[in-house]
Amino acid sequence: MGRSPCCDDNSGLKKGPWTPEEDEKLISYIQEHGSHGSWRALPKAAGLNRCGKSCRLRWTNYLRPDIKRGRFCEEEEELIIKLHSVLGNKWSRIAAHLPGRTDNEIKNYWNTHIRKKLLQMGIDPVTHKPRTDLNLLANLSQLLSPPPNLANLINPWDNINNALRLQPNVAELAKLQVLQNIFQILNTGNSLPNMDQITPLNNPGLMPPHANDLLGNPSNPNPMCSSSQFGVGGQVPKSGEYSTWASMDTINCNNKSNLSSLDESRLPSLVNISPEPSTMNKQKQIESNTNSTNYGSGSSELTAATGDLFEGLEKLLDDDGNSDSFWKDFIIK
DNA sequence: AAATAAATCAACCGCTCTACC
DNA sequence: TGGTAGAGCGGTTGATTTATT
Repeated sequence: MGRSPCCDDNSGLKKGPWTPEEDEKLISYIQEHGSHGSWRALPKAAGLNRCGKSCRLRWTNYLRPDIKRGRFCEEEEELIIKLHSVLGNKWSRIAAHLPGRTDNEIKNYWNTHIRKKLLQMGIDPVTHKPRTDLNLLANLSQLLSPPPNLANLINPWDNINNALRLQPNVAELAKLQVLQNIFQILNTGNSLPNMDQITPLNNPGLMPPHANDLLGNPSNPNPMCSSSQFGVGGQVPKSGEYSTWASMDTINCNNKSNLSSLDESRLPSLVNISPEPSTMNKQKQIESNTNSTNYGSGSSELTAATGDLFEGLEKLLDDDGNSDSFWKDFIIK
């Protein structure tokens, strides 16, 4: 369990920003020898005065030819939110679902953009549930009741009208309530309902207000996502253009699904009846992740089936393009 | 135009996990 | 079985860029 001693302060190894020369050395070495050897041995072999860890980070987060740079498109953002709601801060696992994006990039984007956006919407970015902190409640109560000095001037009906003006917020809360229900099911692990039972599509009673409008609403193509090349938005790596940069498959940002395609594809089964032996380790990891993520308090121990449920949900989320518009409208304002 | 604040993101730190002996 | 090395991950920092005053 020892920590890697390769990054001692006394080692004399260089730290900080990489120079184009260093990048060039690292790239040419990996092009020649591959990146699957020992990272610790790599710097010396490549003629770099860096620790292996630093080289690995530079390669995986910046120099790798399949990295897609530039702004995240709406669909990527939406997928990150979906995955984060299931996986928590498991950035590498989230990154595995976004081709060309690194865990570091996603983590940064989450912390700088998405987190703020969710907070502004009154959603706790950790639990993905509506925030119930004092500020939010204070705002709500302020909206619902006029200041004392004005109270006597306002007709009681105005209070009702004020409340009705909050209807859009109520609609948002209703949407979130459905999400919350899903997480409760996931957390308790006591019952594993058929997905049909918890899918609002098949259960109109669970549909949030205006859900039909949301579901049937075809969205506009995002101009930021028009390129399927790494240079979304036409950006290139800061450190220079390398000939090894190749086109890659990315999320098809323009391919928005509609309700009918979701219906046709149906949702995948979430529970494996007889998992393969190799899934045992995965299971352990899922449970570990779930425990560390700590959705909700005091939930019972997750059963193995619940772990499969998480895995299935992750798969469901990964099967993007079909369940797309529902979740998009459901989660993203 | 200069100063300051806010936002962004590359890189580092330290911990955990896994493979190997 | 326990110890160690190495890789990988998530959190954090700090330099740089951009926006605001």
